[in-house]
Amino acid sequence: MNDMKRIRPSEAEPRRRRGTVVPASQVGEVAGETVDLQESESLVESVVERLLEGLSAGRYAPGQRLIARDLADEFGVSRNPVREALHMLAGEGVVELLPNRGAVVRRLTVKDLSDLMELTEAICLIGVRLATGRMDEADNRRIMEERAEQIREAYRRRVAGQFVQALYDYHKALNEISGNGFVSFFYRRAHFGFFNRLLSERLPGQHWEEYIASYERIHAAIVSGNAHAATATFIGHMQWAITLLNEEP
Amino acid sequence: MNDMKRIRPSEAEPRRRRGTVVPASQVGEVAGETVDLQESESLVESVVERLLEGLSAGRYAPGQRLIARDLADEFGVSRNPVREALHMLAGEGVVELLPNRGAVVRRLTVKDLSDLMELTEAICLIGVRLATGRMDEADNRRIMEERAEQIREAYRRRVAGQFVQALYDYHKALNEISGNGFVSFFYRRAHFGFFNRLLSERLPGQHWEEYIASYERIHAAIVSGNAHAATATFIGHMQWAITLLNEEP
DNA sequence: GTTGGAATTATTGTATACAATCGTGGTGGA
DNA sequence: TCCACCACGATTGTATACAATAATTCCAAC
Repeated sequence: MNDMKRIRPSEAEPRRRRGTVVPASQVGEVAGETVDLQESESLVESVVERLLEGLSAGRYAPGQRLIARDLADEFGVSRNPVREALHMLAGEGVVELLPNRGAVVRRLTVKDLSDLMELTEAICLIGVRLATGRMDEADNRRIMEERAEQIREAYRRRVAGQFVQALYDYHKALNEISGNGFVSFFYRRAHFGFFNRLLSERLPGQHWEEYIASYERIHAAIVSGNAHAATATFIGHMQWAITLLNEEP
Repeated sequence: MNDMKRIRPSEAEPRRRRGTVVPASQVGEVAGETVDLQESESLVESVVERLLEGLSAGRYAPGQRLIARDLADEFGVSRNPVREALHMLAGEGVVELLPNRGAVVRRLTVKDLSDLMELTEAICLIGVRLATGRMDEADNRRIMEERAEQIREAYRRRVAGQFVQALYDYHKALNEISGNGFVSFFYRRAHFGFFNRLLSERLPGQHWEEYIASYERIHAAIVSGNAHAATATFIGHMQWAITLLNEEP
């Protein structure tokens, strides 16, 4: 399945682009080379992944237009899987599809981020509440200890992106443990994963100490199985973070 | 824009289908007629709409495989917009995309519905809390009174589908009023709209009286601007409804 | 200089074509 | 009778082709 034809008869010139995407090198891109896809992964999936990766890395900025042809050239595929990937991301709310105008990376205001935090709080709260009652099952406690260690590691390095990512992964694991499939499903969506990156431009900002202290308290309550303390601490933290978000310049 | 060419050279035989979809008549379907699309609506959008409509009407059952070619014939378009629509719905979580096996309508167990209710509670709670504080703005109170009347109307008729739909619309309006764009965005997604239909097969079940009474209390608290009463009543109701859902045969 | 509009280009939307893959049913042999 | 295996049909995945729409440029008129 790796050696599909992909004839591409004449084509050779990189097809001048108009100055929007300009994605800076990808892999080697040998002449006519296709995107090196994983075991039996469809092109659409790999395009989605690479788009998300590019979004996370900031190569595609919010508000930026995504030209299907350019992306197709960039990934070495035709426009078709690219369009399907864009529709998928549109379904997840990461990009907007303007009729006859193509796809645009969704733009977020601070108000949007604040709203998203409020929603995230509500969703993750379920995870915190349910998972706290399951710390004795399987190796759940160990899993969460490991995730907490990731948070501490990112804290020591003071890398906001890694920190926010570690927090995201922490709650992802928590939601998984919670047993509520929908919470897990929703939180895993590109949506939250992607927009958490935008969040890292504003959080924790200058408040590393308070942030890590909050999470140590939340984590302690969770692994000790104290659901009331866990939810209360978590709510308090999120409210503080939202305030922080809105106060920052 | 209504008279695009769409040459379709020979094609004439309806292309035998394999016995899965068989959607029962659509519009007239004049020979070679295309799906009659709204003002400047792309084919993908109209296909998404018609798929959702079919899902809501129960023409496509959970677990059912969706054959791109059959859908294309049904809607009078090519497979391409159909595939894009399916990817969009996959992004929204309504259908699953199996690699090399196509799309399947997502199947929901009672546990799934219960989990979804729990998530819905968390999301709508934000709407209830925020919107309650905005009843004096604009004509918000009138809007909610109208929505409440829709609920009462469906209650009088004892049509579960209409009832659940009216409840959905009530919260949709509430979330809109809340001012949290993400809550509104998430709740509006096909997801909730579609799966609410599955819910109507089990709720309100034999408990019309309690259900309407609960909502009268919630509604009264909301329009009176009493946020604490509104949220408390709403949480109580949802917990009861979730219990009910799990108890039913 | 600015404005209006036609020509041109860029880009999307849709359709068709074909290769790859999955499922199925038949056939031969133990 | 049952199982392995091959051939074939059905369906998806991907690419190319072309029409339709939006954006841009350029030129003339005021």
